[in-house]
Amino acid sequence: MRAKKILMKEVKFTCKANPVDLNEIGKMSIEECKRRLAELSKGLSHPARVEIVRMLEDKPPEERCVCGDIVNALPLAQSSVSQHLKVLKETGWLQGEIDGPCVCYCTVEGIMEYYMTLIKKSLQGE
Amino acid sequence: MRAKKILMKEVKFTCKANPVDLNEIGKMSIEECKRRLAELSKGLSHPARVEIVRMLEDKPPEERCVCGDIVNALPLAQSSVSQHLKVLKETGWLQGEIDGPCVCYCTVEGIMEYYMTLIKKSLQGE
DNA sequence: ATCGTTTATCGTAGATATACGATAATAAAG
DNA sequence: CTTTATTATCGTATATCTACGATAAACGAT
Repeated sequence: MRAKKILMKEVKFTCKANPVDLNEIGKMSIEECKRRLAELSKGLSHPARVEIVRMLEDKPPEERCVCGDIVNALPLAQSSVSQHLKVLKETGWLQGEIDGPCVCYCTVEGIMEYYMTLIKKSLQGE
Repeated sequence: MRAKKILMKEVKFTCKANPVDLNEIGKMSIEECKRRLAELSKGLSHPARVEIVRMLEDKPPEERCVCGDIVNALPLAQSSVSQHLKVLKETGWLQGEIDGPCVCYCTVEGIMEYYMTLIKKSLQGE
């Protein structure tokens, strides 16, 4: 149903994620850590969102932008995928950057390590 | 409001968690991994549940059972805490074992490492 | 058997999540 | 300026989550 058209414009993949700062966790209070962990965990708490993060984390840096390809890869309506992307942005997993008619999404650089550090500090640290 | 009474009975801390098998992840399909990751993430997606897992993970093995102490530690009604404990059991973070009038909760042994392995495989592995 | 303690479950109300189609907004192409 | 492609947002329906008080169930103590 969805006609695949190739964009005439040469897309510039400018999706450079602001990296997270791991040292920041050391300065966070335990309460803040737990709040943040719950938030990031909510991002991963739906299979479709796990799949999205995987798609983006999987890609080599030069082809990180998938825009509407994410919609095609998932068995969901475009509006539903858009909502999941919004949740992932809000919880801090993704960054989106408008690039012409499409939007370039990528994971926040280092977010996986950030998440795992947060788990360790929140669940057993201090 | 809540009268603290000491149990007359000498409580046996028999809460020995069946450890998770890390090798099992290697045999799981990617789809199964993502499903499982979403499930475990849902467990951590609420600050109260993060706090509960922390409380239990924190404890040395000989005092792992906190039963109603969890209720006292959280600013929630007993029934609400019980519901959170149920979610944590269902998503695979905790085990509960009935021990007389109270219930002995502990984290599933090795669940944190299991979770982190799952993250790696689900988000970047294969 | 009865009482008190502990925990789970029920019923319920309000909030949030999930999914969809329809529509609006943005920008490239013609 | 109009059309087309892409994405976000709106409106809506249904489901799940979260919290609480009330009640039930289990068990030790008396």
